Amino acid sequence: MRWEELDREPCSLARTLSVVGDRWTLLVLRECFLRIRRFEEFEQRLGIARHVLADRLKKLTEAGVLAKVAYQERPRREEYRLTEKGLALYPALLALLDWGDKYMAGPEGPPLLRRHKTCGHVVHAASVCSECGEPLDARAMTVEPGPGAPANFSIPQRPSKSAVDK
Amino acid sequence: MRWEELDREPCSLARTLSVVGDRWTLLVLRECFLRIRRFEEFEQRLGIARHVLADRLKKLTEAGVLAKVAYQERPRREEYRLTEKGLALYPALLALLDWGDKYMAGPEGPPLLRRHKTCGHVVHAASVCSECGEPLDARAMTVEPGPGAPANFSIPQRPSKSAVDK
DNA sequence: AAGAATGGGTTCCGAAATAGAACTTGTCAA
DNA sequence: TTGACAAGTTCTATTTCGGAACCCATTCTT
Repeated sequence: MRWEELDREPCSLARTLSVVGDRWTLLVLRECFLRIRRFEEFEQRLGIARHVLADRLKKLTEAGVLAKVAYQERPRREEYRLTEKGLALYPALLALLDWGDKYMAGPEGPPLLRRHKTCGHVVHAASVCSECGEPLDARAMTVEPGPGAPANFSIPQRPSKSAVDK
Repeated sequence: MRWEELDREPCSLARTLSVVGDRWTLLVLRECFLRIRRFEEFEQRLGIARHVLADRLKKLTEAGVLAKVAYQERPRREEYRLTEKGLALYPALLALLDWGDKYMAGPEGPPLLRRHKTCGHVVHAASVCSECGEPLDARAMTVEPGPGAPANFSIPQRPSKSAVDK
């Protein structure tokens, strides 16, 4: 499977990855959420090759995740801003980040904290069920075909045993 | 920046990406959460090159996300199972998936639905503040250095005017 | 006993993506 | 006239990937 085919897979994760499924793209988005907006800033902060950065910004813009906004004319200069579609990726970024805080931080703890303006606390993201509000656990979920499922969609239904504890 | 350097970045997102930050790895994990466990099954369902699959399974195992478990002796056969650390990635996968359901699904709707055994409803993940329980929004968050922050850690606070050093 | 099948890989090659550096373009200021 | 700045584009060398073939220990089929 190639990158170009990914967005046609009958899987929302695959389709998401066709937009943000590479290392640099996610790091560019991290910077966007830190309010970084300009080409040179991305380049300096990330240490990314310029043409790779140009490519990722172009793709994210085409995907509607970022929008180019002129911040001056003559010479025309443009910066990249998150759209609503881009801002909607925040929970995903935060979930990855929280996992890193928990499993990849050194003994000192995480390098960056987030404070919720609304309640004033240092927070992390909690992933809860949209219906009952309970924290979500992979073992409490089953899957079934949705309206966009192809005709012969196979969903493996195997006996599920608990995972091995590390 | 190379892959090998990513896990030493002072950023939990970068460190997470050093483990799961590539397309195939996330798709392998998708299959794991669908209870796929064996080499041949991963290969057939994903259409991934075998040596790439072998490499990703090895790296995920070394990272403690998967564990190799023998399911028969003579001949010895092993399968890959999510550890607790791996299961903890579920909210992140689900957040990416929900974004895809919302922004990348065709007019028919998403191909796969998830049902919460606990409450019986078809659900999606909601990302809420761990302290006040309100839904999280990127614009309601500020960042500040955490205990693991390096000495001269620069955090851009305002919309960028001039270059912000790293 | 010979040959095929099974599961889980490894090896090889050409194609594609990446890193790093140099070059381009439009504009203004010294 | 030269230089600086921002935002790219182009070049080459290296790395990774896709696809196919091959390997190997064991068990099944005939």
